[in-house]
Amino acid sequence: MNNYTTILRAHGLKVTPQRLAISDAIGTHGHIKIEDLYTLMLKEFSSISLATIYKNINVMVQNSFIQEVKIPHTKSVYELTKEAHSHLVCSECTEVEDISLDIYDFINKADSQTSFLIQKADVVFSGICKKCQ
Amino acid sequence: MNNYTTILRAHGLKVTPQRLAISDAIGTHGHIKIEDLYTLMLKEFSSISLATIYKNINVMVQNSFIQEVKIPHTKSVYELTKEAHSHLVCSECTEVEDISLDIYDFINKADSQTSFLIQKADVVFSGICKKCQ
DNA sequence: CTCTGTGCAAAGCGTTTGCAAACGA
DNA sequence: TCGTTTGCAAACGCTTTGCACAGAG
Repeated sequence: MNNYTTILRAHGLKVTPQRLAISDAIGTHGHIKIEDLYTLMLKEFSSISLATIYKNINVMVQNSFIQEVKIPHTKSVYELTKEAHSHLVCSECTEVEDISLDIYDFINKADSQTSFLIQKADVVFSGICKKCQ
Repeated sequence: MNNYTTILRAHGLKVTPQRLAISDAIGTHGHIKIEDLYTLMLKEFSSISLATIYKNINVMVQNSFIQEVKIPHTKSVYELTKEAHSHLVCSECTEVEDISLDIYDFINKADSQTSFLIQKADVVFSGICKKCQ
């Protein structure tokens, strides 16, 4: 019984080889674009359809198994849902990394400055990654 | 001589009635989606083309006259370029508001935790706006 | 056995492109 | 006048849909 079998079921998703492979690819890569995911999947399932990728990404997002990360000037990437965290993106190579930062103070500061009831903050830091420096 | 005539020229953009109207709409609304901008423009130029909207939005973004703001779970909005600031979005009505927060400490903290050279942070707070509470 | 997921082909939708005419400087 | 912008129509790319068959539970 694979790693993701239980998690998929816990999210109300039937377990199929395609879903296991998609989960594994996202888990392994951390952050992945649709087109890269498709390329990866083709190596494992030579006749997998892009429609299957999209249908699964959509249902997985709906069931909170994965999440979309919107990034300035680039395509969205998908990641497994995990504890709240922020993102770093390299403006050269568009590589994405996670970063754990305490943002409660930040959210409170924002909350005290507006009439909105603030629930969360999506933060994307842009910079140059080690490799590209 | 309209408000935006000078600013458009300063950004190297020829002044046309369509560009003035687009600038004015973005300035007045603060944040606007392409489709809403098109609807607004149609009232003023009954035969304006969506292609004109897109061409202008693209050249205006390239020349840093305006900026795209990517927002989780919704379509992007465009705003006039101004001093760095963060955004609030209402998860009910998707209304977008600006908020000025000092993020230097935040950026420094992030910078010290990673090997990236961090240059900026795009922050989108999500919550419930006054009207929707 | 029943319901859901898959793959394929077609449709859909937002965005871009090419072109001739109109316009800005 | 010359180069740019506009509007239109066609093309494009990404995403979704409908359907028949295969597979999960």
